Amino acid sequence: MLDIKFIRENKKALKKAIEDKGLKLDLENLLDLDEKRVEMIQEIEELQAKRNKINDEIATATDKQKVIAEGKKIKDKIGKLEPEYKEIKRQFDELMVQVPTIPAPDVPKGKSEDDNVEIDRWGEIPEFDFEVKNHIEIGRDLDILDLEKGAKVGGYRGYYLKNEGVSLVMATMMYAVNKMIEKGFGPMIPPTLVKEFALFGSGYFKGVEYDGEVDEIYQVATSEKDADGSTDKEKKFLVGTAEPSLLAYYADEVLKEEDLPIRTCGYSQCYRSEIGSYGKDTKGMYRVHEFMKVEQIVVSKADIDESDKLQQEMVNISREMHEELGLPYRILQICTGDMGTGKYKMFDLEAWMPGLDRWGETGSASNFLDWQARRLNVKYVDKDGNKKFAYLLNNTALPSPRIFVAILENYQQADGSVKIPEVLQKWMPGGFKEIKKK
RNA sequence: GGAGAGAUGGCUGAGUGGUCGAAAGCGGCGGUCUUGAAAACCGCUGUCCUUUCACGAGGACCGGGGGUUCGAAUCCCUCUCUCUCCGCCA
Repeated sequence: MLDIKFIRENKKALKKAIEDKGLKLDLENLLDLDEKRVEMIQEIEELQAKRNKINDEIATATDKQKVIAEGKKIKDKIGKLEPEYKEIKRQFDELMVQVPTIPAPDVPKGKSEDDNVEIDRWGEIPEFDFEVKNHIEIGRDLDILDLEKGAKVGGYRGYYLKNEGVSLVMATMMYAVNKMIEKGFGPMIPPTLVKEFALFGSGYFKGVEYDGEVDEIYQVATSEKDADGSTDKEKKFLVGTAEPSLLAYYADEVLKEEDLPIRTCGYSQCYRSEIGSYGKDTKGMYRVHEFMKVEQIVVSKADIDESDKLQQEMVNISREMHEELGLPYRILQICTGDMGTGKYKMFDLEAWMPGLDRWGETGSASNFLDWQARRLNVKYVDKDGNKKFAYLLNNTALPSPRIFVAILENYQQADGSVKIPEVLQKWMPGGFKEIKKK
């Protein structure tokens, strides 16, 4: 969400941003609604001012009946205007939340992921002198991953991790959390079952409300249903990442500039309906409905250069972890058409996955400027005592399934075993160094 | 799961239909006094929005939403959260 004043004054730049990001949003319609909205506010407030005056007079009035009759008239007038105002406000809000952040000047223009630009690469793509297996085969052969039973019990995209597979995944999570702590990020295990505002505020809903047809979030049915199946209880959702939970921690807060930037990280289970990706990555662990992940977020002061630096700082932590894990990676700068409405700048990190024979996304770092902070109402007081919306950023630390895929596929040996990256060995039971066939 | 109590400004807490944006105290800021400080005394001390070049004018907000009423912090409904007791339980 942006400031309506900013929208009024930056029509041209915003229209360009809407086009560059490939959004469908009629900005002129929004501005028309804004005009009408302000008109109606003025009309209603004028009536309210009259009403308030009458309320003050009534105690001393000689003819109380007359004053009351006058009050009734005003009430009727307001009553007629209000439904119209509410409807305009509703339409206005629905469009307001779709107004994008203007992308950074250095963001490549493009329509889809094909237009993302590789800006760096690390490590050698490994050569194998034996037939390379993918993680599905490796996992099955080593009895550490069972997709059949996963589908049987959990349904499509379900999986069981087993034996050393459990240890390996837990080790990556331990490694990631400890790395983040070492880098000064305060660790949290946040709620994964959250209220609507946390997801709306982070930008996970396209509109004002959850739309199951479009949004990739699971809504959880409450057990407190009325007889007809409806319920008045507040809606609850499962998060797809710790990001909304971590950001919403600061919702409605007024922070102090000297306390910024705030760096936190969260370990959580993540749930994704993958409603928009039917038929994509249908096999294996690459795209699943639930997984564990460590996520990093930063609350920054409202300064582009500072937030740019913080975004790079987070990307560098991701690089460091991939390098320590010995996973070849490349970094993509995401183009305008692939970066999401609220984002100012975005980088993806992709690890090489030899079994899949392609790069696979293992991290994504985004700077939203104040777009999320406005929705979540995260402010801070600057040194001059002015209140400002903070800038919010997030980045993956490590996503467990894709790192699992990358490790299995990069560290596979001719005899079918998989070596454990050295930095993870201390988290493995007994410090074992490889997963062998039984 | 059952029974009850509650949510008011930075904090404590008064207010149960009308000049209440809200008493009082604490805290904070400024001043008087003082060599300085403390104490005492005096004054100031919320957010958001509309409008105005500006001074200013106006509106909304007493956990969230809705309702009753000429008028709601106050009455009604509902949601959320907190507390107490009982029950059950990882």
